[in-house]
Parts: sequence; structure tokens; C-alpha cells
Amino acid sequence: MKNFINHIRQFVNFTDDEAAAFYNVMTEVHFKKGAHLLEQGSICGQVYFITKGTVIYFMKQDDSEIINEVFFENCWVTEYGSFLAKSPATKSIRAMDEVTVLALSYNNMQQLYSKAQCYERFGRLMAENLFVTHERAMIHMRKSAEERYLMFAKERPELLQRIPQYMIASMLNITPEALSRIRRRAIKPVRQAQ
Amino acid sequence: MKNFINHIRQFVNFTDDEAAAFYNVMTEVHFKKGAHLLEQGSICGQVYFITKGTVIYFMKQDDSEIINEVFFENCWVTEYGSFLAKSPATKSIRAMDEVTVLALSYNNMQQLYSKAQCYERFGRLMAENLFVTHERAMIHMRKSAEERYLMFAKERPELLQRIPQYMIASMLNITPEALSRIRRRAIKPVRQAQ
DNA sequence: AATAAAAATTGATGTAGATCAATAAAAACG
DNA sequence: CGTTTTTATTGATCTACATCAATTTTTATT
Repeated sequence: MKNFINHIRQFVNFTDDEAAAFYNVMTEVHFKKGAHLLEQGSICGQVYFITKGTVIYFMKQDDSEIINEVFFENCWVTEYGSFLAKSPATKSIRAMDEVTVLALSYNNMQQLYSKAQCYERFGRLMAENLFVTHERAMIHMRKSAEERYLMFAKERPELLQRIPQYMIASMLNITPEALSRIRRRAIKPVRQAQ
Repeated sequence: MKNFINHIRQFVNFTDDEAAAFYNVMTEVHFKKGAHLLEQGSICGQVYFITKGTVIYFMKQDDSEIINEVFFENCWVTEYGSFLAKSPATKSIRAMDEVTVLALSYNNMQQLYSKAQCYERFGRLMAENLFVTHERAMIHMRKSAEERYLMFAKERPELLQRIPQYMIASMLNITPEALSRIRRRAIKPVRQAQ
């Protein structure tokens, strides 16, 4: 609860009552490793705030899985398009380990929005943040595989530790083989120089 | 004015007074062909609602220009990251022809948000829409050049008429030469079959 | 209409990164 | 532990698309 309230106060200066009311409409849910928070094709009815564990946000394509993002503690995750339009999700969300979330349902969210402007402002700021982050990420997609990896390694070093390399490759839209070669080229020269 | 009010009412059910108050903080501005609505490096202080003409949203890179988007009548355009954080813009916006916009300044926007929840809701819905549209576009970036073009031609046929092919190539992150070849492969077979 | 400028096409060649196949290394597990 | 499974590395080859250079076509300008 403390973490959650600290988190939301980074965006909006909620009073104790407002923050508590927010927290109170969230439901704690646990997911075992491998369980799905959302299945592609179903309608996403919840926004999740992760309090423990790691989830992947991915798309099934043919027989493989394309990983779009990895989220962990103090991140929000949902398929916003599906959630807002009540349309079938084009992505899935899966727990990579033991995951605990605070879930906010569509109805509860709309009720918060109707209740007071502070919640609406929070929603606006979250969406703005999402968009700006996403637009920045889009710039990287136009670069070479090597540049994408180097940028990623610089901006999100914690993820390199946290998830297997083939998932990073998938996020970067390159093959595991190509990423392995990029790392050899990028890292080995530094080691040799020591 | 009619167009603008119709537009904003697609998102929020503004009363006549609310809509008029919104319209009244917008300033009409004209740009000549080639003029900049925003220059990379400067701070973006306005959100523009285009009432006439076409603008490109692009990035300078080395000596060339990478076109990220093209906007025209009844579209909003801004560098949201720069606008929100008052940080230097990483993109520029340029008029492709005679352009008329309704400009909303940062301060006026914040005042609207403070004035009533309906404006804040509008801001939230706009940001949500932007994000969802953008996330959908991201899916395409992982596809082949040919798939990107075919998808684009299907989803935005009006743009094919409206801007030169080399700009479409830039938006799709492929060279004009490659796009020309893709089109030959994709279009000619159909014509031959007639 | 004639000329100039901008945009699109075509060909030749190069290369980043994909794909396929075979180990090797690391992690998970009885 | 050793054994199985998962993940990462390496090599050989292939291909989509880039790059460079030369026309051709289209559009704008006088």
C-alpha cells in the first residue's frame, strides 16, 4: 500500500483520503509463474499495478511469441487499446515468476474518474507519459540492430540481468543469433583492452 | 469554429458554453508553405489543431530528414514530449502548403484543465487515443518493408494521393528506390491481369 | 511550349541481419 | 550429484533492402 501511494503521488498530489479511496478499489491478485494476466483475443478488463514479480507483454505470431515489453514492480501494465474500447486484445500478458498485482477494473476506473478530477488528472498524466515514452521508443526502431541493442543496454541495464537474452532479442526485433554476434562485437573488445 | 466544436464533441459532451470557452482560448495562426510550426531544439509551447493544409512532423538526422508523420485538417499536432516537459524538441513541424491552425498554448491548456473536469477528460481521452494509435503503429514497424507499405496503402490511402512517394518511403523507413520496386511488384501484376 | 527542377524509376552491387544446423554453456531438476 | 532442458554461441549460407549512379517521368516556372 505504501509503495502504491508513493507511486501515484509522483503524478498527482492526492490527499490521504483520495489516495486511500484509490487504493481501496484495487484488488490484490496473485499469479503463478506462467499464468496469464491477459490472453490475446479476450477483452482486457483490468489495469494492473505490479507489486511483485515480472510479466511479459507479448504477441503470438504464427508459432512464435514476439515480446513487446517486460514490466516489473511499480509498473502499470494493461492492453490499453483493448481495455478502453472493450475490443479483443492483440497482446497477451504472462507472469514470468510469482507475480502479485493490484488490479483496477474498468468500472472501478470509470467510477474514480467520475468521482473527482484528481483521478481524471492521474489518468491523463499516465496516458501522456505512456505516449511520450512510446514515441521515444519508436525513434529507436528506425536504427540498426546494433544501435538498438547499445541504446537498450544503456537505458535499461537492469533488464539485461533480469530476463534471458533471447527475450531481449525479441524485444529489439532481432534474432537471438544476431544479438549474440552483436554482443560479441560490442563487449569482447572492451574486455581485451583491460 | 463549427468544425472544431464538432471535433472536440467526438470525445467529450461539452455544453455550448464549455465548447465556446475552449474555442475562445485558441488562437488562429497562418503559416506559409515551408514555414516551421516548430523547430527541433526549441521548446514546443503550443498544441495545434489544423483547420487547413498539411504539415509534416519530422526529425533532422545528419543531412537528411526523417518524416515521422503527416497531419492535415482536423488533426492535432504537437511535440508532446517537449510540450509537457518544456524540454527541447527532438522533432520539427513544417507547413507543406498554406496552413491554418488553432493554437493552444501551454498556459491556456493548464488553465482549461484547472477550470473544469470536462477539459481534463478531453486531455485524457486525447492522450489515450494517441497512445493506442501509436502502439498499433509500432506493430507495423516489425514487419517487412513490403508489408509496411501494403498496410499503409490499405489504412491510409488518402495519404498516398496527398504527399510525394519519397515522403511515404521516409515514413515507412525505407528508401525511395526500395519503395519504387515494392510498388512495381505490388501494382503491376494487378494491371497485367486486367 | 520550352526549360528547369523535383520526383520516380531502373540497374548494378554491397551488406546487415535472417535462416538453418550444429555445438557449447548454463540452468533446472530428480 | 549427474542428467535433462533451456539458453547461448558459432559457422555457413541466403535474402531483403541499402547504396550509388544513371535515366526517365512528372511537376513547376518563365
